[in-house]
Amino acid sequence: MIPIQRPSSSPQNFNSRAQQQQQQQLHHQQTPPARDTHPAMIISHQPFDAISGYYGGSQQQQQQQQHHGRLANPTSYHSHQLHKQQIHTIDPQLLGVSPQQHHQYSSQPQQTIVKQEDPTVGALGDALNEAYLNIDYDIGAGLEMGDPSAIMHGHPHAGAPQHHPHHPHHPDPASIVSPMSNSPPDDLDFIPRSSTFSNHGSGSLSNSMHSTPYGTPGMQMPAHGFYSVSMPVHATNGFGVMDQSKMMGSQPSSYSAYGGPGGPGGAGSGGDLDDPNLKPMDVITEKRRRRRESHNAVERRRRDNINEKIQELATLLPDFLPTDDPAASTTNSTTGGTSTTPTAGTTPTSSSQAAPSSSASLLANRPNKGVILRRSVDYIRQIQHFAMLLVDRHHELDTALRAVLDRTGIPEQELGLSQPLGTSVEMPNLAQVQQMQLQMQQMQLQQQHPGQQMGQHGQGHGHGQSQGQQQQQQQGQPTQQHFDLADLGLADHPLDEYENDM
Amino acid sequence: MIPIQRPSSSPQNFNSRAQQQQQQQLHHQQTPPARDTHPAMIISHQPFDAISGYYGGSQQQQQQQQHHGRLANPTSYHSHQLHKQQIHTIDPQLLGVSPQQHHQYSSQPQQTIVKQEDPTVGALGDALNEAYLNIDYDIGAGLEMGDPSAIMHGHPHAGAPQHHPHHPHHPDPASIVSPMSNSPPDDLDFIPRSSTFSNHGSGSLSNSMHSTPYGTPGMQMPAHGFYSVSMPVHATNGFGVMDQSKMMGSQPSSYSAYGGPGGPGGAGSGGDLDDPNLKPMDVITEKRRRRRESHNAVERRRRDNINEKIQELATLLPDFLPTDDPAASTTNSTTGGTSTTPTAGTTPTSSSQAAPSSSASLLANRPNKGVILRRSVDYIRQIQHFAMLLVDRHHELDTALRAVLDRTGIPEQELGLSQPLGTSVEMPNLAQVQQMQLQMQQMQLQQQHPGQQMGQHGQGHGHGQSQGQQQQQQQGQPTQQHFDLADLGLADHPLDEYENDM
DNA sequence: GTTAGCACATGACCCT
DNA sequence: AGGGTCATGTGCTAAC
Repeated sequence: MIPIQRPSSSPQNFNSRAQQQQQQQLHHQQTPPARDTHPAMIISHQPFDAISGYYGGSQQQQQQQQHHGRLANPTSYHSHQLHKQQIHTIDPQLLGVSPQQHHQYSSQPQQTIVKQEDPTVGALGDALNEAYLNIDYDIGAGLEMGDPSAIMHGHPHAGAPQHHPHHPHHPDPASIVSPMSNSPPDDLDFIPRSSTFSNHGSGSLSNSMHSTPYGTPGMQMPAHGFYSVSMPVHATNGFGVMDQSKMMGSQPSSYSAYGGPGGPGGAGSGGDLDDPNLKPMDVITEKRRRRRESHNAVERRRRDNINEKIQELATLLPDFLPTDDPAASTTNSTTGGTSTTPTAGTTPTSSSQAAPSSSASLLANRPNKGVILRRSVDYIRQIQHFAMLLVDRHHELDTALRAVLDRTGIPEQELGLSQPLGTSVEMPNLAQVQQMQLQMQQMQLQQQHPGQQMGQHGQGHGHGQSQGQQQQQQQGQPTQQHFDLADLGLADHPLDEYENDM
Repeated sequence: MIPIQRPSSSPQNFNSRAQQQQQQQLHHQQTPPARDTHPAMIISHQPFDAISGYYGGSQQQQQQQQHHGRLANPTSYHSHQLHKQQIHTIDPQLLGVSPQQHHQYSSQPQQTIVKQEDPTVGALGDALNEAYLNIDYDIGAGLEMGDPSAIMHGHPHAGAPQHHPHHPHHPDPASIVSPMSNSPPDDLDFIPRSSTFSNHGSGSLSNSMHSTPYGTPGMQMPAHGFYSVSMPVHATNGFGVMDQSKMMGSQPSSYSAYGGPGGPGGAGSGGDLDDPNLKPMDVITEKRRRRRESHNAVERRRRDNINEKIQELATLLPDFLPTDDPAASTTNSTTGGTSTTPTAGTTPTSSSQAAPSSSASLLANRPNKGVILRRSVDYIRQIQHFAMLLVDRHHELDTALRAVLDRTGIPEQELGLSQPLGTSVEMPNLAQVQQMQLQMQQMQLQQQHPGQQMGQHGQGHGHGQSQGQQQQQQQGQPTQQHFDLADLGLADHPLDEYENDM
């Protein structure tokens, strides 16, 4: 009802703080509509929910907040813009949809689809080491079930969005909030993301997390939920929506701006813009304003997209884990991080930092962009290295085995290998990975409640079966198979999509 | 000497456009002081020069520009700020140093060290597939030396930074370049970054780059050079400096702001700030201004850091390559990218996009942040998946081999394995990877000119020797070895450094 | 014209 | 206060 100021397509703010803000607001407001109240539920699932929990809190999903919307003190230009901007990105209609999250994964245009991971990948970390330990193939199974709470390292409020500790601080957002978040109670459990993945659905997944505490980096979806949430919005226009609550109603003029003033805006473009009662001069002004708004929308979309990606990256990193027991592992990598000096690795100097002083750090786990990126860089290097080692070892074993077979005369068939000796494991194509993940996902969905065991186990975890099947399955599409560089990933998406992707 | 206005710690703008701005501006101004005029020099080196070349143009390195400094049309707040901002981040002294790049890698505090990759890692991609083909161990060698064009999909200009195809478009860069970059001619080749790595130094490095066109994602340093360059600035304070061209003279007051008004700013903090001749009221104003400036500096630093990381990510991705021969590989992954629909992979619909129409795309290869991030996400998923497959296969082979040995009674020793059967390959610690990379790097440096062959070959490429050595070498520090989760990388840097890293 | 990219400055907020 | 992070809006620039 209230003319909320700024819908701000870019959803929730990036990190917990943002959330806090939101939450606080909500909190203060009392969040009249009342959320679902099943915070735990949500969170628990996704592998990385844990993470997200860290980041901010569970709730998030819906809020979106606009930050500016209710700026405390709109100084400079901010103030004037307030009324102007409004909707920006989304078209009003969608609002009702509670566009919110869906996890916004679909950075791409309309599709909305894809993107989520599959446990397989996530499990990698664990798989890697564990493979030998014993679990290996059943990793997936183990994961499934556990109790979410147990898993997370604890941070209590992860699951419960509502009471959020963070000190409220601002006035009472209440007035503001209610409208924006999601007026209708239904929204509460924020609809699962747009398409496929809905692992967070009930709670089954969360368990999986548990078993493989930090092991399951693979699952990505979750994080977004809270953290960066933004909203791809992107091309379609459909997306951004989200926080319907926003509000609307406020000034009519600005709205259409986003949709696409000039071009293919689709629905809203023309809107009630410049015609009504403008002075001649105003026209020009009007134009400017429109342009500006449009640009803002675009810019916001871009930003959101970037943030989303960063968040997604965080999701893939094994690093971000609850870390309840601080002392343990940490040690070296702490301060150094990516660019530190080489010595950093060896010297455990900053161990103390790990579990930073007060409780603050504990709760404040949510990594900031810089950290995420840094970690991503490190992780990629690490895993590249790791893969290299594996390739070498693989080659070594392959060769040795071949030699032994030759020497003993034992036929290769007797080994029952999923792939003949001499076969190289190739870097899967992106498409392959995606598809696989998709499959995984779907399987999970289907089997979701049935129980934990069967769910991911047999085929579920995917990689359980050795590469044989998977590989072969996917290979169909890409065209090239085993040995070419293209598969390396290098050739994969070489030059295209500089522009189109976003 | 000149009071330069805005050093803008964050170096060159992210992409070419930014540069263009700078250039243009300068151009317009005529950049009286006259720049160095040796734009080409600088650019050529770095591994990613190619990329950077893409990004924007070669010159860059030195310019830095301030963007705002001489804003075309300082509308709203911009205008007033112009005179205020000025220095911000850096202290004047450093200017002379040509703080510029150094690649700013050291996101961390002073250290400045580390961070670059080693070919090993970079080669991974190739290694992966190629391993079996035949090269396998000598992959490194193959990559290193070979003619880049052969391997890569072609893209010719990768190696040659100088002439940069990018359509000039702007006025003539030459004029612009000189002044800002580094007044003294010497600076031209911008001093190597603070410490260790100095690949861009003269040009030697460039060659290496050249040989391994895109194959060497590993080398990171380079990219920064142009692209995001920003400048960590960070703790030390030293860095940011950059574009002196700015201009000058304007108000003295603002300068000190950045260094660190309050705290441990080091050199400049106190500066010529508020005392001189201010009205009582002004004081308060002054204070505000200072804070603002300080804040701006901080913010810029943050931004730069993030950009740097993103750039670094790009460096690690196999995707970004010159791509001269567009048609070739591309196909599927093009549009789809990360979040596209699953179908994307299969449907080569957008193949045309790959080598986008006109020359623009060709030259415009420089990926934008969104793309980089998206690709990073994809790549991580891909490689995680890949690693998983490898682990599985490894396990399979290991088991099979063990079975065969048991059956035949052949002693394991006869195989001459670098590691006993049953040994798992673990995810290297970050520290390990870093250290290894460092070693690699050093070796390369030493052997640099000798020739290509020897350079990386023997030990150079690192992974050539099988994992045996490497693994063992590094293991010393971390403490835990083979089977624990920690090594997974997951446990690696668990909770610490949320705050400290930046 | 439109859409997009980037850097920037700024205000809000957080944590010392 | 001071440093930090974030989101936002803005101007500038290039590509369609």
